[in-house]
This record gives sequence, structure tokens and C-alpha cells, in this order.
Amino acid sequence: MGRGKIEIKRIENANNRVVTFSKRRNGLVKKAKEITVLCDAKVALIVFASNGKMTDYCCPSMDLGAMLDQYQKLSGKKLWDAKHENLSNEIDMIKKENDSLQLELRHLKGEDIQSLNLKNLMGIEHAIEHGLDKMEFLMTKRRNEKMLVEENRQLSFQLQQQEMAIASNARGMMMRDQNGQFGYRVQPIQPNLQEKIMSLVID
Amino acid sequence: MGRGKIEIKRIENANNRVVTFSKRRNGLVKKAKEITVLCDAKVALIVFASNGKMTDYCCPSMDLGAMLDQYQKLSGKKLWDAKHENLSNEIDMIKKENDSLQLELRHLKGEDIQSLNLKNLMGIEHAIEHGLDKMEFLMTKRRNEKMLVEENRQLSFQLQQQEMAIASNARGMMMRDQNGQFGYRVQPIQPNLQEKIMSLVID
DNA sequence: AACTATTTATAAGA
DNA sequence: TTCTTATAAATAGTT
Repeated sequence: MGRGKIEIKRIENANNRVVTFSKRRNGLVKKAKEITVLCDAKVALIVFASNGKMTDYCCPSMDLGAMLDQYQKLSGKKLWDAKHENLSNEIDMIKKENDSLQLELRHLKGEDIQSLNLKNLMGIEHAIEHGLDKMEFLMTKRRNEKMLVEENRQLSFQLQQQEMAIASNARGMMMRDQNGQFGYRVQPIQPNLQEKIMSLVID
Repeated sequence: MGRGKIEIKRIENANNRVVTFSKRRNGLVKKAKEITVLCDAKVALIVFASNGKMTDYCCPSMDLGAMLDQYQKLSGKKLWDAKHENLSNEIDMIKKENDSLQLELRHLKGEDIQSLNLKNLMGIEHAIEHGLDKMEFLMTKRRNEKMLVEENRQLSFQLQQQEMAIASNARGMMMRDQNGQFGYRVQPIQPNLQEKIMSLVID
């Protein structure tokens, strides 16, 4: 359609090629728009010039993403599904791991154990008992620490009381024994305090 | 271009619309092919008829996936990246759930419990003890079942022995008591068998 | 699915 | 690029 008929083969003259591209690309987009309106069609068109410049058209009634979803459904070809497949596989893997964790958790809580054999049961029982031991140990340790803090508080209080008493006595007569120490001594409430501390340090 | 000029607006006559669609779609694909060859262009074209049927063309030098990758780069628009993101988010969520399950599991096994407060510790301890109870219960039940099966086996054996003995006696003299039953009776080894079974049925 | 009168697209030239 | 225009190509309405 022009001043002369042309063969449909690559236009060798670069300038002509570019000009023809421009004209025909416009024509193509125009035709795409027309069929969209005239015939209720959905059209998506992407054109790259040889210089890399892009032109695109997509009918207003459906966005390109939806068009491509539909394309994948109808053609059976995968566009991004391949990339998605990797992620989906990962999700499946993690979900499986999740399920097995959930099951292990239920087992430790004594649920869903009907199907377990004796060996499994004993293994779980062992794990539970071990956990229980550790927990008891920690709680005992905490209790002891709490006691120590309380004892410390009381000792400090007594010490303070005694020092005050001594100070008020000393105002008149500075009584000291031959070792240069105060005559009063602080006695711990629990004589075995040091042993307890040692046992805690071991853990 | 035809017998009469037409306005570019939806063709109301359904038949005309379908015919025109068919002609113009062919024309569009032809033009797409031509510009591809004439101008070294890359073209992707997807057309859906109003009845849902699809036609597509993609230049031979680049597949649709690559075309769309390029489209995303040049246009900055996201096609599948959004979906990609959703899947990634899902992965993150499941991973978090996974982590918390792992932690709970470690807690039940008495690991990583240093940071727990007394209330948490006691909660876990309670869960563990409860699980332990259930497990002990199941194992006891299994042991009882095993014993019952064994007892049953022995009883069956004794029964068979006695029946054989009676049969060989009866060959000579058919001894029966006034109720028409055999004089020998089978006695269970464990008289409290029924009670045991009842206790198992309760669970 | 053909036909064909017309419209439309566009090749070449400016 | 854009305009012009002769001509090829596409296609609307008809058969």
C-alpha cells in the first residue's frame, strides 16, 4: 500500500526501515484500538523497535496482568509461573516442616500419641522427663537466688542496726578488743549460706 | 475501508461484530508479522474475542516471557512482581510461625528457658507433666492389652486341651450332667479379667 | 467463505 | 519527523 508494492522482507536501508517502523507501528496500534472498540475485543500489544524503544497498548477493559493470567490459563504456557513455582515449593517445604513441628509439639504434650509405638513413646517420655529436670533445676536455682537476696537484705539491715548501736555507745567510751575490732559480731541467719552459694556456682 | 465508511464504535449487530472481529484480527496479526520482518521489530500480541477465544502472536526472535521482562524494565510497571511479593510475605509469615514453634519445642525440652519468668516456666511445666501423665496412661493401657492378649492365648490353649480330652473320653462313655453340659469347665487364670477390660473401655 | 466497491494504510518523494 | 499523494492493502457490506 503505497507508491509501489514491497516484498515482506527486512528493509535494508536503515533510514527507510526506521521510517516504515514508525508508520506501521502507529498503524498497528490504531488497528488494535479499533478492533477493541468495534468488536468488544481485548487486545494487548507490545512492540520493541530495533533500537530498543518500546510501545505498548492494552485495552481499557482489562489490565495487562489479567490478560496474561488469562493467556496462561488458555495457552497452558507458563510465563512467571516458573519463577513462582520456586517460591511455592519453598512454601510447601516450610509448611511440611511446620506440620512436623506441630506434631512433635503435640506429642510432647501427650496428644496424638495413639499411633506411636513403644520406642517412640519412650523417646518422647525421655525428652519430656529431661526437660522437666532442667526446669526443676532452674526453678530451684531461682528460689535459692531469691532467698539469698532476702538474706542479704536482712543481714545488711542487722549490720546497719549494730553499727548504729556501736556508734552511739562509742560516743562515750570507744570500746575495742585487743584485735582492734568491734566487740559485736554479725551472725548470718543461715549458717550454711556459703555452701548454698557454692552449689549454685557449679551449674 | 470497505463498501462504506464506518464509525469506530461498538458494532451492535452481533453477527457483523463477530465477522468483523475475525477479519480485523487476521489483519492485525498479519500487520504484526509484517512489521516484525520488515523492520527488525519485536512484537507480542494477545487478542481475546468477546466469546473468550484467544489468538496470540509473538515474534520468533524473543519469547513472550523475555518480552514481558523487558516490558517491566522499561515501563517500571509490575506484572508478576506483585504476586511474587505476596508469596514472599507468606513465606515470611510461615517462617515466623516456624520459629515460634521451634522455640516452644525447645522450651518443652527444657532448652532456652533462662529468659522465661516463673509464670511461663510453671505453664510449661504443667504442660509437660500433663503430657507425661497421658503418656504413662497410654503405656499402661498398652501393657494391659498385651497381657490380655497373652491371657487369651493361654485360655484358648487350655480350652482346646480340655475339649480334646473330653472328646477322647466321650468316645467310650458320653458323660454329661443333668444340664446337658460337659462336666469340665474352663477357669480363667485371672479372675478379675472382666474388671480390667472395663477399666480400659472407660478411657 | 467469496466478491468488490470503497476506505484506509502506507511507500516514496519532498 | 511530518506532509503529500499515488498506489497497495484491508475490509464493510453484499452475495
